[in-house]
Order: sequence, then structure tokens, then C-alpha cells
Amino acid sequence: MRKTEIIERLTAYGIKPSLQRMAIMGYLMSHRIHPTIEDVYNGLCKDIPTLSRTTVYNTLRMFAEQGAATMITIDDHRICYDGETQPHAHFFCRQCGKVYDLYTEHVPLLPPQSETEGHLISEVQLYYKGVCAKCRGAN
Amino acid sequence: MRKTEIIERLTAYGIKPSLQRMAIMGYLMSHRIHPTIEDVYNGLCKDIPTLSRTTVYNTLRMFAEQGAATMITIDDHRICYDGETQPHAHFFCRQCGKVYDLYTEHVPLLPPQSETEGHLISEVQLYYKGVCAKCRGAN
DNA sequence: TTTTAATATTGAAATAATTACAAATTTGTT
DNA sequence: AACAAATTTGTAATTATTTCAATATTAAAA
Repeated sequence: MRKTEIIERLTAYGIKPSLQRMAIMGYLMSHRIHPTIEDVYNGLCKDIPTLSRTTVYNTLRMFAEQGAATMITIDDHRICYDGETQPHAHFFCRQCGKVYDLYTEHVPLLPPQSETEGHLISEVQLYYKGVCAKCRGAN
Repeated sequence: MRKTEIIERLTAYGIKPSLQRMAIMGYLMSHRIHPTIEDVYNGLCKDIPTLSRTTVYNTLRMFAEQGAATMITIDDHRICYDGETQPHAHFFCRQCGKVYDLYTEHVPLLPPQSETEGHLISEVQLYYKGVCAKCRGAN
């Protein structure tokens, strides 16, 4: 993951790139497994020993608010994050807990500032749940 | 909400109707506001003073597992439940935190035992987020 | 440069949601 | 009624997340 790419992504969403923010965004962009807060924290605290869990919480939340990442609530036990910007759906395996990307044509495209029944919509998420291919085979 | 309707719903999903289960399903069917665990508990503990929060947790989870209700994770702060069985989407207001039903044609219809990329899909959820009509007006 | 102000990060403590589990109760069966 | 199975309860533990004041860093002004 090139440093300039990370900086570009952050600044494109109006986020000033600090050491921690770059590290967190870098992690998100290069780990396409929908990491949890804990994943990100564990993955980074080797490189940034002073890193605080609070910073990971705050930063990822802020990324999501700015649109630079997506907060995924498909698993009722923990939140995870996604750095992929292309519209796509998610699949949650109830057995192993993994979250997969699903590129289906069913994700409704959202015109910016879309409106339905008077509600102003700014985000759409399509979630599928079931048992993943790997877990199915393992039985 | 007629008692027989509640019993029918429970038995249709293979759930033996106990006093608590009927009360909880009754609450769900007559309060179409996507109640949280706390909502259900508060709403019922007047009628069933011995009711335990644990029972509400366990029962609602079990309803969702059996398909008699849907667990909604659209709000990252708390889980809520839905007793509506017709396919529909949900809208979450980031301002007031309410969850609205959205009857849009975009909810992908799911053939039972549907499969995508080897994953066995048993549930689909479509979430929209933004600011609701009421909150928009209030500003 | 120093000084100052603004912004960002940290870590400990508090809160809130959820789960585990053993005891108590209820229900169904001989 | 006596027993076994299923359900409910309440407390305690766990886990995720937030609050917040102190510290550190960065940017701006002098």
C-alpha cells in the first residue's frame, strides 16, 4: 500500500493525515477482511506501540462519518469496518463469523441526497446472512 | 392483538407458546416500532412483574433463529427486533435513532436455500441511513 | 526560532449491552 | 402425587464502547 495513495484517500474525504490516521487507513486498505476495532488495534500496535484503542475507535468512526470507510453492523456482536469504496453487499457467516464481500447487482444505487417518504438517505447497506462456502464444506 | 393469532404465529415457527413467549410475541406484533430489548422488557414487566431481562434476550434471539422475528442491527448502539414478516427495508435516522419501515421494491427476493458464490443464504436485510422526515422538519 | 493556540492522541475509569450459569419454577407425563 | 423435562429467573461476569481529563503533537503567530 503506497503512502501517497493513503494520503490521497484521506484528503479526498477532508481528513487531515496524521501518523495514526494514515496507519489505520493503510490497514483498512490493505486488509480487505472487514477488520474489527480489535483487529486494527492488534495489527498496528506493533508498529505504533503508543497507539491507543480509543484512537482506533475515534478514527474509524470519523472515517465512516466522512465517508472514507463504511461501518458494518452485520454481526450483532461487534462492529467492523470496510475500506472498499465501490458499492457492494456483505455476506455474514453465522458459523465462523466472517464477513465476505458480495458483488451482486442487487445493491440499490443511491443518487446523492436521495429521498424516500420524506427521509433523506445518505447510505445504503445490503446484508446477506447464512453459512459460507468454507463452513459448508467443513461439515 | 388476538391471543389465537399470537399462538398461531409461534407454533407456525415451531415455538411452544409459554406465557412469556406469547407476551413477547404479542408485544412485537402490536408495537411496530422495532422495539429494543429494553422496550420489550419495560413494556411487559407491568403485566408480568416476574419477567426477567434474560428471558427477553433469550426469547427474542430464539424468535429470530426460528424465523418468527427479525433481528435488526442497523443501529450500532443497540439491537432491535421486528415482528413484521413481509419483506421490507429499514431506514435509520441518525438524528433521533428511530428505525422506520421502508417498503421499497429494492429488497432482493430470496428464494429459500438461495446460493451465491458457494454461500448458503438464509436471510437478506436492506438498510438505509440518513435523517428522517420529522428530524428534517425540526431544523 | 520561541510562544501560543489549536488539534490530536492517550489511558484510565465509567457506562452500557449482552451473556453465562446455577437455582427456582413451571409444565407435561407416568 | 412423583418425576423428568423444559422454561424462567436473577445475579454475576464479560465484552464492547464511551467519556474525559491529561499529555503530546502540529500549525500559526509573533
